[in-house]
Formats: sequence, structure tokens, C-alpha cells
Amino acid sequence: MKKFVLKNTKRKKENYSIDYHSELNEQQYNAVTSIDGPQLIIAGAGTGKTRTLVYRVAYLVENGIKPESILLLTFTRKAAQEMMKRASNILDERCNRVAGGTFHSFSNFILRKYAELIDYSNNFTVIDRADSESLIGYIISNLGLNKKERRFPRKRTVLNIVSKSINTTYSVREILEKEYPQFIEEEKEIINIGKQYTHGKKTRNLMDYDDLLTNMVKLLTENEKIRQKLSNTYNYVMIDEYQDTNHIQALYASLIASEHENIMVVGDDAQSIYSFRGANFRNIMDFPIIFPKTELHTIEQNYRSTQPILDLTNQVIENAEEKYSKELFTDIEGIDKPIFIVPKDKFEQARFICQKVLELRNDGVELRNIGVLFRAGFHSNELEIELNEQNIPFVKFGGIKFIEAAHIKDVIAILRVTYNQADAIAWIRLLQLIKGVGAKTADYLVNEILVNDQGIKALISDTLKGKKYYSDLQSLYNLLDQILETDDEPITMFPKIFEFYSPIIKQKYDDYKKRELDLQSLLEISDRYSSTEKFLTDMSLEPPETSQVKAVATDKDDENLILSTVHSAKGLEWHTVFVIQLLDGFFPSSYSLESPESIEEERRLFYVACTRAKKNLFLLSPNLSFSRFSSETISYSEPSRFLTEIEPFGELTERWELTFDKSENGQIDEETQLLEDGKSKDTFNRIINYFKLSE
DNA sequence: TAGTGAGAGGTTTTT
DNA sequence: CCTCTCACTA
Repeated sequence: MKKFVLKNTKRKKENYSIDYHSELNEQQYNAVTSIDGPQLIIAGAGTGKTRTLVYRVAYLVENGIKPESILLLTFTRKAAQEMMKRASNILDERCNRVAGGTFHSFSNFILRKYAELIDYSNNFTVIDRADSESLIGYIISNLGLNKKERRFPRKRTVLNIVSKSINTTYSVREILEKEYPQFIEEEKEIINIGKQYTHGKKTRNLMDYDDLLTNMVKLLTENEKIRQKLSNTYNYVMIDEYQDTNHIQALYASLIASEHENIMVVGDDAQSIYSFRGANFRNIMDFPIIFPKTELHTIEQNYRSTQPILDLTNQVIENAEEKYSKELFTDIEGIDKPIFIVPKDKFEQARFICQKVLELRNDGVELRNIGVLFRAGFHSNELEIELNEQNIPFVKFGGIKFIEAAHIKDVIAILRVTYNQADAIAWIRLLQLIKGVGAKTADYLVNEILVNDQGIKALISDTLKGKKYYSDLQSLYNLLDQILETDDEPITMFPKIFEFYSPIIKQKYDDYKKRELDLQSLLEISDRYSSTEKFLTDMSLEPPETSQVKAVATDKDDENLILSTVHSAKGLEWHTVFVIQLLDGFFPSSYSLESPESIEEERRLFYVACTRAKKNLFLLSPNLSFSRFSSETISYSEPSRFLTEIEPFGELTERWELTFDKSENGQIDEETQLLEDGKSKDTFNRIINYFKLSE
């Protein structure tokens, strides 16, 4: 018999187009080249987590694994795109074919094909938080619970409880006991609302964020064949930021990997900052329990920050109650310590940042390499005003989203009802835009449209003739009819929609001019989409981040200073980082002061903030803080406990004092004048306070 | 039954 | 400051 020798198809090392050995350190290399079986990578901040994942994608592809069979789950779409882009850069465009995205968007992708197996139709609509709240509100008022003697929790609170119960798999009772003891008596009602809410979403063909996860798990657990099929389609599963996954996400990921166990998760317990959403960093610790064959890799060398910055961050995490952490080290030279500043107030804080930013820009640091971080969206308000005044362009991540603005939701509602006619939430919003139509009429009409199955014809039913809003309903009908007729490109529909909406926006909002600009940007965004489904889904799942027309308009994203909540800053890094509002009650948030666990989470959050910095880190703790609700009352606040607890160890930071400088020739330039104005205002306040006190 | 104005109460982080 | 509710008016 003739012997036919099969060649070893595995390439030899020297055939790789990338020299993995020289481009990665040993720890990274070991992780990257582990192809099969479960892998757990514990990697500290700035140790090249992303780099490791990127190289692993390239390595897998170079080993002949089809890119389509690699599933990369990340926390944000930004992160996923970034990784694929980088992988393509180091290897080639094959890497663009890697499957992935957020847990939610991947669920959406899969469920669009299989929703029928879990009693949904495939054209379900993804609803956002506000929509969920309205549905809950609707159920509450239907049950008459808002009319009770005892105050019933608000719809937002009810949604929080229900959602948390799903995400953490704690019972409603446990959550009530722990976080809302004042509502323990309402346990039965809340559970009931939860049930009706689930049912209500199903009949209206709506899925909220939680549903995307739970339905995916449902699909995978109840349909053996689908699970096998999906698992065999996605042969290599990789998950970033594993410390921020919750129970359901961990289950979801494990199920997809169930057939082959080729799953790599990457995380850092010190950066777990999403416990409010049910994230549990123990998922990391427990990973080897689910996959006993797990190989553990740790990566400790930091490639981002200078040693003085690491000295500080190591100290921050050293103070954590539970220390799983590793001591990070770096080779990066740097002698500048983090700078600690106590400005007089928020305004001085804003002025300092503007001035420093301009200085840095003169020194050649691009704006996009500078980040300003804060605990909550509104902390940057004063800074935004100052930036606008000084014409420094910026973009803001986190906080109120463009998509949440009322006028945007109005317009989106029109598309929603045409896409999914059962979308009662959108119907009610849309119908109430018509003058003369309130909750009752809208409710009646929705019932006609859905339950009595008349579709949009119900809007021009004869029984409505004679009503004062009849003609408006008629034009709405015409609009919807036209949209249903036209092809599926959102942008082609907008002119007609604006024609309908234009009188409404003028009547409804005093500041309609500004809002019309938003509609214009919505139009531009829609231009990128070829189908309504994709457009609507992205609007709820991955909405455009920047809010309003606030930022000074620039075309290039690159030319903007970045303002961001710490949560949204995860995984990013900047040459220079400013952390602002480091005051007890702001950061850590006053909301967290009661429980030691949430303080711990705030501490990790602070750790995440500081570890974003490569070269310069500025910590700002304004001395005088205005109350959140009015600019009249002044209160003094303590610097953040995270700062005071590390200060006694000394020498970790350099203290700067801000003083006012008059120009040499005695002339006061405009900027100094501004500073002087601020000063006299403070003097004025001091005088007023003094006399108030001595009355 | 829709629209309006006064008063109260809450307030983070994200998909 | 903003959102929500409630009671009143048209």
C-alpha cells in the first residue's frame, strides 16, 4: 500500500507574520499562545490586557482558526471595535470578521433569529430604561397602587428592585431587606408587578436590557440543539472585563463555551465597579469551579503609568478591605508625582483645568490625550460652561444621553410603531403628542389598535369623527401609512416625520430651536443605517454618547478634550488625567456612605480613575462646594476620604496652591480680571455670611 | 377629560 | 434643579 503522509498544517513559529515572542512579555506570551481549554487571566490596570487579547485574536487567526468562529465579548462596543481595529492593524483585515460586541448586542443578534423559540417574534423592539419605567408606571396605576394611603415606591425604584433581583438572582425579599427596608411590606405587590411587567413586555413584543440576557440564557438552556449549534459556531470565546459580569452573563458565557470549553476570560478584581448592576467579582474567583481545567495567568507589569502614579494607586488599593490584588510595577521613567490641589471652589477648579489644558496643548499634548474624570455626570457642569467660554472643544461620555431627550424619543416613537405595531409604549407616547389627546384617549386608541386588531386604521375610525383632534389623527395616519409603504431606510422617512413633528416641537418646547439641531444630528446619524431595525436597536443598545449641542462643534473626534464618568472611562487611558470633585459625598458618592461594601466599590472606582493616567495625574478637591440644588447656599466639604487616608503616608503627592497673578506691567489682562471677579464674589459671600451669623 | 399651576420629593454609575 | 403628582378649571 502506498503511504500518503499528511503534512502538519500547524505553522512553525518562524512562519508567523508577527514575532509574538519579542512583542510580548513572558506572561503575556504565555496567555496569548494558550489556544485550547479554559484560560483565566488576572491582569492589573495598564498591564496590557487589551494588547493580550488583541494578540491572541491574531494568534488564533494565524493558527488557521476561522475568524468567524471567534467570539469576543466586551463590555462596550467601543472596546470591541478598538480591539478588532488593533488586531487588523497588527495582522490583517481577517480580524474584522471576528464575531463580537457586548453581551447585550450579541444576544440581540442571536435572538433576532431565534426569538420565536422563546415566544417572541423576531421583530421585537429593545426598550430603554425610560420605556421600562413607563410600563411599570402603567402597571402601578392600573393596579391602583399609587392611590394607597401608604406611599408606594416610585416606578423607578420598583424597576430597580425588579431588575436587580433578576441580575443578582437574589429574591425580591432579600433586596428589600438589604436596600429598601421601608418597602418590605410591599413585597407581594412588587413581585406581582414584576410578573405583570414580564408578561406585558412579552405581549407587546418588547425586550428590556435584562431580557436580552435572560432570554439568551433561556434559549440556550431550553434548546439543546441551538446551544450545541451556537457553541460549535463560536469555537473560541473571549471575554474582557470579566470582573464586571454578573451571574447571568457568566452563565451565558459558560453555556456558549459548553461544547468545547475554549474560553478565555480576562479581568482584574481591583477594578470591579458594576456591583449596582449585579456584577460580582467573585465570578472571577469562581471561574475555575465551572471549568476545573482552567489555566491561570497573571500579568503584573504595568506599561501605562509612571512609577509615582503607581505608588499612589497601589496605596489606594492597599487600603481596600479585601485585598486580592497584586503589586503593580513599571519600567516607565517619571519623577512627577501626582498633583494634589485644593481649589477654592468648583469655578476655580474649572479655571485651573482650562488653563492647564491649554498649557499642555501648547506643549504638544493633543486634546484627545487629556481626560477629565468624575463620579457622576453632573459634576462637570461648571467645567463645561468654562470650556465653552474658552472655546475648548470637548466631548462628554456618560451622563444624560442624547437619546433620552424628550424630543428625540418623540421622533423615535414614530419609527417604533411602524416597526413593531404592538409597541404600546411608543404608541402612547406618540398619541399623546396630539393636542387634545391625553392618557385616556391614548389608552383607548392603543386598545383599538392592538387588542381589537384594527391596526393603524383605528386612527381614522368613524367613531372618532367630530372630535377636535380628528384631523391631527388623520395626518398621523397618513404619515404612518406612508412610512409603512416606503422602503426600509430610516433617512428617507425623516423629512415626512419632521413635517409632522415640527408644529408639535414648537408648541411643546420653548427652546425648540436648540432641539431642532438635535433632530438634525439624529438625521445625520440615521444616514449610517440601512434598516429601521438596526437603527432602532442601536439607539437603545449603543446610543450616541454625546449629549445635546453642548460641545463646541468640531468635525474631528480627535480634536476634543474628553470628559467622562469614571465608569465610562474604563479601559481607556490618557497622557494627562484630572480627577475632579474629590469630596466626601461626591466621590465617594453620598449614596454609598452607609455601607462598607459600597465604600469599597467607590474605592475601586477611584483606583480605576487614577490608573487611567500615563504621565500626569491631577487630583482636585475643591474646598468650597455649592449645594447641588441652588447656587445660593454654600457648604464646606471634606476632601475625599480616599485622599486623606493616603496623605498621612506622605510623599505620594505634590501639593500645589493656586494663587492669582497680576501681569507684570500692572495691567490686568482679561483672564486675571475674571479671576479677580471670582475673588470679589467670594469676599462678598464672606461678608454676607459674617453679618448673617452675627445677627 | 385635557391642560395647568402649585407643591413635594429625590437625586449615581450602564447595557 | 427637575420630575412627578394632585387638585382645580375650562
